[in-house]
This record gives sequence, structure tokens and C-alpha cells, in this order.
Amino acid sequence: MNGDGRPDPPMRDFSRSLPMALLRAREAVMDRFRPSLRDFGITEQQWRVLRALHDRGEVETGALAGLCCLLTPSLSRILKHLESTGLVSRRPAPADQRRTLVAISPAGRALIERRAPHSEAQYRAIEDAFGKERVDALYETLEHLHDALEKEKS
Amino acid sequence: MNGDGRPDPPMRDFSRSLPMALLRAREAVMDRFRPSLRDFGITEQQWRVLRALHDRGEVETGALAGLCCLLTPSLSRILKHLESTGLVSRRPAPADQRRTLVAISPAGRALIERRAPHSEAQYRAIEDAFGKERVDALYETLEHLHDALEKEKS
DNA sequence: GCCATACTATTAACATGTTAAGTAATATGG
DNA sequence: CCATATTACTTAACATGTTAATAGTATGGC
Repeated sequence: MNGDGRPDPPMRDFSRSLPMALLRAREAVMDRFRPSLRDFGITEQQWRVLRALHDRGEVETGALAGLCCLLTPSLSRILKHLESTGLVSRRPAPADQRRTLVAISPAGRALIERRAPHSEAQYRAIEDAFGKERVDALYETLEHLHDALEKEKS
Repeated sequence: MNGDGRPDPPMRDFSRSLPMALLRAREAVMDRFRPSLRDFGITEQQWRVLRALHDRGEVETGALAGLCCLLTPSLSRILKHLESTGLVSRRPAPADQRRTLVAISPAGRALIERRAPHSEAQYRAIEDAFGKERVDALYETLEHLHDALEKEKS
């Protein structure tokens, strides 16, 4: 407070924190997915990596980090783990020895196929609770927000 | 793929992951705030704790975790750090020795007052890039989503 | 070909996320 | 009043988030 008894910089209410609002919503969603991830013995991030490789085939480490919204140091450790458990494989890129190409293994694909139904069931539950139209609208809003903020990184 | 050449469980496209969409949007937002947090030498989570205590006064550990969207083991470590740097203080609750009451210190308040203008400047930039009405609508959507999913935790 | 430079991935160090186990204080039932 | 369950917080162990530094490789200019 200053001499007048008012807050000195007009401080935003704590409930109006955009990072918090996004985090709270995300945690409410993840609460639905965490039990099945736990049952299958993998983490949220490991699942994201397998999922991306399943869709895209062999991918460079840097590109994979972008796809999964991970920083490369985190991804480096995650790949070491996934490789040791036989869910992915790595090989140096033939044309450029700096780059590493990552691919999902048959065991990795099998894990995805087994968990997919559980994941989809939760998506249905979320759409039932919140409304499919609202979920679709939210995807669009979030993408627009992302694009609007990325665009300004001049 | 099964024998027909179709994916066996009809697998959702990787771009339609609600956790990923929320995470990507949140990371785009945090990119704006991280530089100033770094300049002030505190983490995102430490800021959340200080912010909550600034608003609510003395709070129990468990309630504080809920306010900040932190798990109590994380909060326990964070409070140890914040206490050692003199930004918060802890004392046992007089009526129940199991509970701990946490309060922000004058140094903690001072840190908030110094950083607040930087934070507000970034909020203005986000509203300029995305539109204030859209930001307000997003707050509401996220809260509704959170409430819809929490309500079902029978 | 040689070198300074930039690029890619990893490692290091510290902080947090997540689950399980542990500890101390309080509430509860007999 | 005591044994027991419950509650609030902390520790422990492993995985990830974040930033800085490192190691190996490629590239352009000379």
C-alpha cells in the first residue's frame, strides 16, 4: 500500500491470471487421463513422444521436441528411457551426423493401440460433461491465442 | 493397422489433444512472463505462492496448495526455499499443531510491488495481440470446463 | 585444406511434478 | 483413557522443466 491506502501498482486479482486459468483447466483434464497412463506405466510426456512418432514416422530430435512441446534437454532424457525400454529407436542421420532420427518400435505401437480405447473413452466423457461444440470452440480459441502470441516474436 | 489397412482403434489426430492444446497455449503465454521472472530471480511457482499470500494473508499449507495449483510435496520444497530467502514465514497453527500457517514477509511484498508493473505490461501486450474480449471469454470458458470436470468427481 | 563460426544434441545443476511412504498431532470409538 | 484411524505435512525416489555449458559436426570464407 502507498500513503493513500491504495495498492501502489493496481494489482490484478489473483483469479485473473491467464497461466493459472490455463493450468487449472489442464489439470482438470489430466485428472481424467492420469489413471490410465499410470496403469500402462508411462508418463504423460512419454505418451506424447510415442503419439507423435506413431503419426509422423521417423523424426529428428529437434522437430520431435517441437511437436511434443518439450525442451530438448527433457526430450533427451525421455528418449534415453524409451530406448532402454525398447519403445523407440535412434540412429544418426546419414546426411548430417549432428542430427538424430527417432522412430517408434513395434512394441511402442502395440502400447499405443492398447491404450487408445481408454484415452478415447475419457475424451467422450469430457465431451459429455462440457459439450462437444464447446470443446471444438476451445481448440480453435487456443490455437488462435497461440498463433497471435507467436506471430509477435519479431 | 489391421488387415483392412485401417487404424485398429480409430485413433484421434495428434493435433486434437486437449492437454497439448492447453499446454501449447500456456507456453505461448509463459514465454511473455518468463524473462521478467528470470530477471527477478524467482520461478513461476514461487511467484504464484507469493501472489496468493499477498492477496489472502496468512493461509494454511493445504489451502495454499489448492490456491496455487501445486501438490503439497512441491509446495513443501518451495516454502522451504522461500523461507530461507526471507520472502515468507511459517508458524504452527495455535489450535492444531498439525497445521502450518504461511504468511508473506515485507520483503516478499516488496518483490511483488517491483515486478507487478512488468507483469501488467505483458498482460496489455497479450490483450493487444488477441483482443480483450477474447481473453475475457477464454477465462470464462476455462472456468466452465474446470467446473464441469470437477463436478463429476463423484 | 584451414579456420572461425554456427548448429545439434547432450550433459549438468537446480527446481518442480508425481506417487508412495513416513511422521507427528488430532479425532474417534470402545 | 487407550488403541486406532484420520488428518496435515514432510521426505524420498524418480521423471520432467529450465537455463547454462559442453562436445561433436557441419558450413562458409579465406
